[in-house]
Amino acid sequence: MEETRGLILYGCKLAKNLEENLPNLANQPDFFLRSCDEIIRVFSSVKERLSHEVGHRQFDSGVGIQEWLRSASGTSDHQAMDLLNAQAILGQSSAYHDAHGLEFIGHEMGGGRNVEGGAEGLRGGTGTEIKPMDALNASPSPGTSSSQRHRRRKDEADKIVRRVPAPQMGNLDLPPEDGYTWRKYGQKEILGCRHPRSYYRCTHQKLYQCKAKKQVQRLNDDFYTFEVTYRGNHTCNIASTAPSATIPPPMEHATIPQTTAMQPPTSHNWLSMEIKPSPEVEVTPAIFDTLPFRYPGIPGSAGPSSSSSVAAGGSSSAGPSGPRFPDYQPVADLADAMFNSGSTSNNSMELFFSSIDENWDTAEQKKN
DNA sequence: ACTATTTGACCCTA
DNA sequence: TAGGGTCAAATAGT
Repeated sequence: MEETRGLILYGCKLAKNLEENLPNLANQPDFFLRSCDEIIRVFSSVKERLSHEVGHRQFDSGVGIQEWLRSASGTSDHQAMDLLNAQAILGQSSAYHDAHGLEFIGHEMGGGRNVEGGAEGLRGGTGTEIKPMDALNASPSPGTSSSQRHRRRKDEADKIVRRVPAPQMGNLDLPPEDGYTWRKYGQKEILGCRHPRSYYRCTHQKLYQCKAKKQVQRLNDDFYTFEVTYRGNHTCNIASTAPSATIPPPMEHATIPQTTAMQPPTSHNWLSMEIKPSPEVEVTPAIFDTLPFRYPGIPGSAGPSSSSSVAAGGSSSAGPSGPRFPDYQPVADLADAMFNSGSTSNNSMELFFSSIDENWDTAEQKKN
């Protein structure tokens, strides 16, 4: 059970790393493919382990796996495990909170369950928040209308809500840049909201039958924050007016899981409103020794077959009692870092990712 | 001329 | 029936 937990965390970390480093992988398709393979391999292993440890009966139930993960935590770090719970149920491969001012609020899966389970919802220590969104409306709407025009409730089934900072100078009405081009087709005053809601659809809707839409609205209590609701998948394969080529092209609905297809691209360039990782995070270069493959520009990162560097890292706090994985040696160190390091962080997941972020930044600076 | 935005009206769902 | 989402004509910008 400990090993499975470590594997889950490891998979999350890999996914997070991949996301963070996408801009640097544009010219390294081989590395990108290897990373994807590794992530798939890890989660496949997790799935097998869960099937054995929990049993198929519980696995079929979102509540079942949620309960299992909770009971499996055995740690005081409830928030990290809550995050894992949410990710497991939502199908998120990693904490989507990124370091660029974008806040993942929620992702509702069709027929899914409400993640929060309680009135409070989930809130990560650094702002990751999962907001209830009528997820209990799991049953498909009776009577499918042939009309394409008004399918409000049906569209509820797959939407992403994110909060992004609004510009605080210049044109305050600029909608948040997210890598795609949008055409505004409506604006409405919404009851109970101080600010109007704007409706956008993909610019390439006609050319590519792209059904992606988004709504942008300022928060009632925070003029400088937009709440952006994304609906539908981009099928246009044209991603961006953004200056950088870092935005991954939108993927076809049928070829990838919905959870991935629905992810709006991360903008790294929007008005320079990036939020740096928490400065109090301690930089631990040894973390890179736990990587199963080498990240470009990071001297300490090890290749898949480089098991020696793991030991050479010297940071492993895993004593004789620590879990060990024959095929995933780094997982032990990761698990230790996550659960046994005595960290005072409120969100060890965030702490861990932040550490990697900082290492990455440091390595990039050295390179330049 | 073409494209994007605005805005009042329409229509569906709850 | 109210409210939210979309349409489409009018308008503005290039």
